[in-house]
Amino acid sequence: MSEQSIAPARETYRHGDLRQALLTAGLDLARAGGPSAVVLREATRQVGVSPNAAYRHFRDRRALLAAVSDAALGLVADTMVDELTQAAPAEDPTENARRRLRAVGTGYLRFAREQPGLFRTAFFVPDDLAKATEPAKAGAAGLTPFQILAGALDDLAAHGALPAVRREGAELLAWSAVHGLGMLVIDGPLRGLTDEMIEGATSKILDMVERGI
Amino acid sequence: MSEQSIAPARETYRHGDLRQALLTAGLDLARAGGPSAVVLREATRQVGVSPNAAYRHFRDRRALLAAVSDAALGLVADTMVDELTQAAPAEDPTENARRRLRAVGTGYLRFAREQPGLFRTAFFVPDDLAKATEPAKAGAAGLTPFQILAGALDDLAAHGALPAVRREGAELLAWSAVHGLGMLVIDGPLRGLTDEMIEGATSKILDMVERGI
DNA sequence: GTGCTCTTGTGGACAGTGTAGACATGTGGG
DNA sequence: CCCACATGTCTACACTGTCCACAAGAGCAC
Repeated sequence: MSEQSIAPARETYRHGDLRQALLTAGLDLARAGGPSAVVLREATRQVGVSPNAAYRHFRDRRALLAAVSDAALGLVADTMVDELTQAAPAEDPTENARRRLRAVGTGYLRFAREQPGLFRTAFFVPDDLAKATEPAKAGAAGLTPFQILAGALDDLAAHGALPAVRREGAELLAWSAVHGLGMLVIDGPLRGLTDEMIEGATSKILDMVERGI
Repeated sequence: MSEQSIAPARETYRHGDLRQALLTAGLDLARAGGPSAVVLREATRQVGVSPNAAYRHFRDRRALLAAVSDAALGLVADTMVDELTQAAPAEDPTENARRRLRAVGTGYLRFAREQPGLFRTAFFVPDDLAKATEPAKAGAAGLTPFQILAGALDDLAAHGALPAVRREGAELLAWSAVHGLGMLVIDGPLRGLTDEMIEGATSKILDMVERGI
């Protein structure tokens, strides 16, 4: 029954790793309520620290949110990698490459469906493409979502399933299609679709990408 | 040098059409700064009315934002229609239908590029698909963006350019691809692309949709 | 060890936000 | 003409982000 019901009062004056703790708290908030739920004061409250302490580690609320966003992107990458490792391998290497590309898209959209709050946060304050490969946005495997997608496309091209002419800019096409479905499903007009319907839509989208890329 | 520097003090006690005035102010705010810039107090300030007056016409800030969002969707529809009327007609009716579908996508993305704040607002608090055709979301022509897209696809199907099997759910595919590019370009990782690059990407995306639909 | 400095956390304060409740006003229907 | 009811106002509260001055203590030089 002390004053801090959420986080246990710490013994030391210093917190230890306040930056990481705030980031984790921010991720929890984002998971539950999306980017707008990443409230600086609430994060400090959960960590058991005064509001202003956050300013020693983040310039802004925006900076905190950006860090949370990067971390969320890393989780997207994790889900993509997870789906990749689960993809059933085919004998034909070309078919294999094709399946891997589908797995990439499937993972992306699975994350959107399972963690809508984090998904929205991941793409709320993103940097431009120039920073799409910086390590802060990578998952456990060390790769960012963009890098994973590019790798799958490279595979496809290496096996002759994607002519060189079409390889260029293919990221843009695949990414747009999948991302669009994700956004529309999560808090767009397509919200409210059942999981089954979403899976069906995912499959159709990936068909289109395969045909149209 | 009166107290209200923004809006001229009105003579009558009643405003006349406060709801519409707040909506217009909200649209201005959204245009300049996206959904988060739609601040209830600021809207009332611009209209020259006390903050709580808004609550006679909108239950919430969310309700105001939703109304602004609907209006923005109507503007999207207007841009799509505008692009449709500008589309060069072809002799071949099938080719014509194809061009019209492209015009729909081009208009959508032109709006995203020219009015990013409104575009983001239009898709920030949208209702689900069941309400995608309600009049509040329609443009001057009386059609919502969804209806315009569906019409273009119907055309395509009517001219035999789209087999019936593929017609079903085609909205989802076309919309996802175009919407995804819009989001990525506006405040996603693709932000920072020049107008030329965006136009090139638009064209490629529409190619993919045509091939992959 | 002693003492100093620099990082990290605290406390108080302020402007700004959304929103609830009680009150004022004047407009339109009887 | 008068009164009810819709519409706008005032006051107030909780909450947010953020600034400033201060405190605490960890770690270093000596």
